[in-house]
Amino acid sequence: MVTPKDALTLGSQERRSREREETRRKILDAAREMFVQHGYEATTMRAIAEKIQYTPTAIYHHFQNKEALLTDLSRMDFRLLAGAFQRIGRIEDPLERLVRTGQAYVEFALEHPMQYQLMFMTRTPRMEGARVKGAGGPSEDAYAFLRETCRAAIESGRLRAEFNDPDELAQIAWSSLHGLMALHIVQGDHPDIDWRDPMVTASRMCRALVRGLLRESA
Amino acid sequence: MVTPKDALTLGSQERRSREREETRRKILDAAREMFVQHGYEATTMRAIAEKIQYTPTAIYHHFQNKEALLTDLSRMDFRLLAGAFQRIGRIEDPLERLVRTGQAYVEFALEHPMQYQLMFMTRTPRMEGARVKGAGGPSEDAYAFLRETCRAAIESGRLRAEFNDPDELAQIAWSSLHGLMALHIVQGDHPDIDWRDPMVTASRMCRALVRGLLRESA
DNA sequence: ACAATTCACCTAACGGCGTTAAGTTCGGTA
DNA sequence: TACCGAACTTAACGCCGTTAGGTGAATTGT
Repeated sequence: MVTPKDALTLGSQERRSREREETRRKILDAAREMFVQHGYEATTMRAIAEKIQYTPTAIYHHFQNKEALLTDLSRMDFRLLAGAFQRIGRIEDPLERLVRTGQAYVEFALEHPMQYQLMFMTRTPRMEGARVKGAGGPSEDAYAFLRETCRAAIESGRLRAEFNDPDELAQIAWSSLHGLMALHIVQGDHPDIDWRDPMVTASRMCRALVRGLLRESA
Repeated sequence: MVTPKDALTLGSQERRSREREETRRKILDAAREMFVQHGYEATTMRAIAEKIQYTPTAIYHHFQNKEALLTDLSRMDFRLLAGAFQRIGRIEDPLERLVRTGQAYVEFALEHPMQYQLMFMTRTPRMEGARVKGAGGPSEDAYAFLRETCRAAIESGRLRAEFNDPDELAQIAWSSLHGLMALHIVQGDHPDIDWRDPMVTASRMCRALVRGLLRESA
């Protein structure tokens, strides 16, 4: 039975936890914006705190340290990417699914270059408790999704015999696209390199790669 | 005419400049070792100085700042890589040369992963005076070398018509290998990914890519 | 009703960073 | 012998991430 007092108590507890959650979100939002704009190293805890009108120490009541901000944001980004992949997961033909996955990957990287950098281009000390993989199976693990698609592609029998290892194939596919995005992010403004449009280059590279994977008979 | 006094003067000047050069080299050696071992950010000027038994400020008499150490080291590494490429430059067949260049690139990355990281995986503010390209033409500029090989491959007429842009082709080739090396360096210890031997993966990827680039008739 | 407790947040500070201003030392020059 | 320049040092500045130790208001227990 819920007495008025109980209701009040529960209500205030709920309010406190809601306020706490909101502060937490404010910190994450500010951190995300500044990480994306100026990079992780160049963003200071003091600057994040000032942006949301708290003292730097307040952040430490919600996150263990600066790196925890980054891993939290990364986890959200991984979910975003996994979501995009999941929407593609319905496509039946594994080879078409593979290509479309690559396309979604490139789009993600182009739309969120800084997030991409945090996710795939910085050595993050492996998070102790929460492994990315565990939570929700392949639908939440982008690599597992890619690997599964590669496995299906191999099983379809349309690939050359030498490409019979899902992991190797996944790593080939991932690497080629990652390389393009990583170089664009880091060296995109290099004066000595005439960069071509990455979306076009990616699709052309994809085409060549897939053709090279297929049996002659196909 | 060289009097004894002149000889002495020139000798002492020479000695001074030699000693200066040696101190400079000692600083660079220490910096290289620590950058390679612990990474750029984790290496402090104080630690570098202590290693060679100088005070931190001494370094600033030889280099403008910490970043200048890195760009100097990077320039040496680029020369090393360009040297490896030059030895391959003699191979006549442009397609074979392309594949061998890729192999040399992968070997370089595997042998000097940290240098590789400094060269291709960190956004270095473009060095103001000394552009990498200028010094010595294609023989010293790795990208120019790759581009030239791609141009020759296109001109050989053995590639599909859609691959007619040396820059795009160079970027495809570079990206695919860079992606593999970059992922290995940054995510090589990821517990959820069964990494395959990068040398094998690279060569298999290369084979697929080249086959996809070639005309059917070939 | 009022004391006790909790907890979000703050003030002040620590040790370490890259970097710099202002010497000091010393061989070479005149 | 007096001077100069250059290599190097001492001491410090203003940052950084992080922490110890409050403060004060809201919640809880009696």
